[in-house]
Amino acid sequence: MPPATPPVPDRSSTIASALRSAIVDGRLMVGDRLPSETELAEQYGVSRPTVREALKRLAAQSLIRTRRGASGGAFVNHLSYDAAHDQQITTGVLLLSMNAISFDVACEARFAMERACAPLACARRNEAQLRCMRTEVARQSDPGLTDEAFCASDVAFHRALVDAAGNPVLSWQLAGAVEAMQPLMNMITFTARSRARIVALHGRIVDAAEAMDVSTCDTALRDLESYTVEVHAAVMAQRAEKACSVR
Amino acid sequence: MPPATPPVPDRSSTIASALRSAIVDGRLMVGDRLPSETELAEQYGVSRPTVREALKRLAAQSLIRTRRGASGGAFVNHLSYDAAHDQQITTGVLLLSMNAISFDVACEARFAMERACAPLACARRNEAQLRCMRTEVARQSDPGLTDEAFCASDVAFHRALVDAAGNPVLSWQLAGAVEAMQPLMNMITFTARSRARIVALHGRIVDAAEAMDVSTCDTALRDLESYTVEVHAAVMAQRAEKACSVR
DNA sequence: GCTGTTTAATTGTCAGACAATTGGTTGTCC
DNA sequence: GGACAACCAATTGTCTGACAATTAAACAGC
Repeated sequence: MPPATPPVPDRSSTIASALRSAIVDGRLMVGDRLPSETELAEQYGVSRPTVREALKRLAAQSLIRTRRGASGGAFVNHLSYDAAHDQQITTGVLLLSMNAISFDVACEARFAMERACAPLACARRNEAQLRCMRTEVARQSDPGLTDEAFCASDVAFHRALVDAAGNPVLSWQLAGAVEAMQPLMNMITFTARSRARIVALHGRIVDAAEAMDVSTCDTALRDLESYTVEVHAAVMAQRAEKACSVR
Repeated sequence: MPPATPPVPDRSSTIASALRSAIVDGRLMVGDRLPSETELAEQYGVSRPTVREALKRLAAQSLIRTRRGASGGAFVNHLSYDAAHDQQITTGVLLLSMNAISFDVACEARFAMERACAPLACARRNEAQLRCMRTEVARQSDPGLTDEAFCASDVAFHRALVDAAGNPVLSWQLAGAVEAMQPLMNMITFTARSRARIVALHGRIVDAAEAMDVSTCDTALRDLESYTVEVHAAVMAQRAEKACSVR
């Protein structure tokens, strides 16, 4: 494998950095139009394709959006929560899959953050959010539900809990983390027999949220965490055994 | 302002998406070499510049790195915590600056997550981390410290606290959040008189961490949060008054 | 005043070329 | 035979110039 030495910053990345810091520092405001590609090319003394590569880098980070036509061009983008959320997920998934993160560590982080939301969620949850959580719990109780659908409902439930905290910044961070961890979670939730217990714990959580009972909610989340870790350990042990018996 | 409608996905972004999902799904593993630009161009039936734009998009997300020369090319990158951290900061800063996040909301999120680390940090902190925190507190006590240096030390202190939790996933999330919030924090910490109280609270936090006293640590963080909010409110009120008197 | 058409500006794409970099290969000299 | 230098091939980085597609605005006709 080649070493990860960044030898020389090429011109397109230099230009991208210059424009990026202009945006981050506020010299370019949201909605501002960047100079046209031809103008930028002149300005930086490079050709248009080079400028374009730089712009594509910024577009990949949702910093700008481009439009064709007269009065088109590149505009400083309004970074929405959705866009940030997607980036968070991509980064999270890769980070987890590429860094040999143990399941326990990822799980600990996820539940630590979720427990951080719990007090706020208990204090601020509204009827719609409670209803949403109850709906997901009911759906999860259906034995006919596919594993995929169960996992999706699981994500929706926790998402609703996090949103109940009523803090968009927390929602952004947490929702990204939870979804990034989903592939790992799927490995273990694809065993049907654990469903009943998970549903029971989800029920306890939503009950606690409705009753605004912070400590019960916290305990339920802890129980869910330890149960998750436990199931994972069991699945791993089973796999190891299977691998042995194959030999 | 032009509307934010994504009209047609252009070819370079289509190719970028295809390659990105190949990486995320694991069809391309870390260290794998992508086909050369010419080959990709043939494969997708486009020209080389178009392929290059797609590759630059991936490079902007640290998904690939490129090297020139024989046996050069584009390689699937190992996403390090550092790279993820940087992206987290960029995204966070933009999100905060572009979405009219109130200081209180950002502050609440930051401290909620930091309090989530506190129990782990109290349980696992080692001597080096405690020493690091104490060093920063000592530095902050120096009245000759510039405001910039004080803020940097503040970040370092909280970073050390988060790292003490010994969970790299949490560190990644938190460190990004704390640093992204720093520009907002700077607005208020640039008033010298609040330093003594902040230093005192930092002292209480590190003492609690050393004593493995979770509840004291939690309380100290709560106090720091409310004090931060309070100072911010005072600064805002003062500014408003000034603006009035100017009229 | 309204409608349809033209027009200009701008991004998206292509083709071909050359420069820069890097690893391997080959050949020469000791 | 071995060490060192020169060369070569592959690949990315960049340039030039061109054309297509798209869009808003100016304009002509009624």
